[in-house]
Amino acid sequence: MAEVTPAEAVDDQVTETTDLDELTDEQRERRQRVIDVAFEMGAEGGYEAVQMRDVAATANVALATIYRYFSSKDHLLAAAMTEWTNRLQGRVAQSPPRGDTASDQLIDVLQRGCRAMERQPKLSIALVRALSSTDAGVSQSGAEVQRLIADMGDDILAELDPQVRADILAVLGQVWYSSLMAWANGRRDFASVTGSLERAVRVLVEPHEAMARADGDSSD
Amino acid sequence: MAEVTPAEAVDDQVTETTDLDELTDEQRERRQRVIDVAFEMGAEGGYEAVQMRDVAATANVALATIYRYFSSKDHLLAAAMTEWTNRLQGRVAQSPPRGDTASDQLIDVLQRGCRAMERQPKLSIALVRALSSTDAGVSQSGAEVQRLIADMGDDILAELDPQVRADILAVLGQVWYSSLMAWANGRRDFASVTGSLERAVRVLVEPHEAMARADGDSSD
DNA sequence: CGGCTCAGTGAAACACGTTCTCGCGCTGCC
DNA sequence: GGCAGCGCGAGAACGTGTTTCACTGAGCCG
Repeated sequence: MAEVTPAEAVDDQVTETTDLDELTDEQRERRQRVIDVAFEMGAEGGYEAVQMRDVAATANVALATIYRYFSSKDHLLAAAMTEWTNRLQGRVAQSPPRGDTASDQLIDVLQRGCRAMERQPKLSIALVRALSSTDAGVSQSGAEVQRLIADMGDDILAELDPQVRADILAVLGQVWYSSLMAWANGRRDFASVTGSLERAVRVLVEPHEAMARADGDSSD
Repeated sequence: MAEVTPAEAVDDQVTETTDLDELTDEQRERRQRVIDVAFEMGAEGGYEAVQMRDVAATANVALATIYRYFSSKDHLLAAAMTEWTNRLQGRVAQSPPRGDTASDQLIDVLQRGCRAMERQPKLSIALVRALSSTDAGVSQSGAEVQRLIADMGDDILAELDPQVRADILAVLGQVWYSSLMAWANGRRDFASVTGSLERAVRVLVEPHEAMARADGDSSD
């Protein structure tokens, strides 16, 4: 949610009033309108269909105004992704993960995330592709997605040593990222993504589960 | 090495004479000149510095000629990456990996690869970034890099079950890819890349090593 | 009220990847 | 030798992300 707003907060230092909260209602609404339009265009036609001139026109703002709020097209799409991700997290967090073992639960969570993207392929591809830009504003969104995985995974892997857990989740996040990227770039189909996530979880988690069981409590 | 050449072999079917071998000497040389120029420009100024007009001018070919050999700027850079990767593989394969355990050896190999990239940061970033394009021609190069990891890893992990080994190497490849991507996009520094590779190897390989030792031969 | 600041606007300009047009020279075929 | 095909060079043209610029209107301060 934290988000720079007027200009880029990166090269030009900003007082400290850069949060969304510091915006006029009208400004917030304008910004939201832009995101919504980008979102919708992306959902319909994918990355190329989100053209800045069109977004500006449809959202009833000037082109330059978009660039006041977002440092690039990719930043804009990343912002859209952030929102979407948050909504997704809410929905996924509602129903507890299915499965007996930690691996199964992790796989369930990841696959639910995947299915959500599969339902909006054009949009997902557009958003994922935006993540691969060098734009600084994009990093935040990427971090947010990574955090989402980590949050859910932490609970599921609560048994494991925190360091190991963090490493596993980091690796999973990277597998997730690169699989999606390969999918978004047309190098893999969706089944391959979920398959590779599942195999990654098994090869990563199961040995540690086994060791934790054998090592720690041998009760049960 | 297999490489489509005149036009795109992808949307338009080509008789079957699409290999490099089927080219005139002059053509092969022209193509190589283009790659070399791109390589050099990338080494000096990174991705943005590789501008198609400049490449054409410096390589003494017409702009359209480049597009006869490469479907896009990214494809060109990917071709450069393929060459570089092959040279690297040769060098890395010469000296055997250092380390007693499989993990250590894997880490050694990966870190040697990383150091090579670190020595040419601009170029590496340019090449890695090209890998994230949607261009179809790029896939080959990506696969080639993945194969490089798999080749070296297969020997090192020879003890493990082939399926597990393949899964581990696939995961490692993805960690490698996404770490490099994050680095190339300015979201991580180099230490973070090597660190995350090392942790990934440990968390992935060590449990399986331990199990293989305990499970299979308990000699030694 | 008068002027300042500054977000916003519209339009044009710019940059760069990609494609198109045209003509030339070469090679192979009759 | 003439003709067809075509790889190529030269450069213009196109598309789209990004930047620039002159202008306007609204809030704000004296």
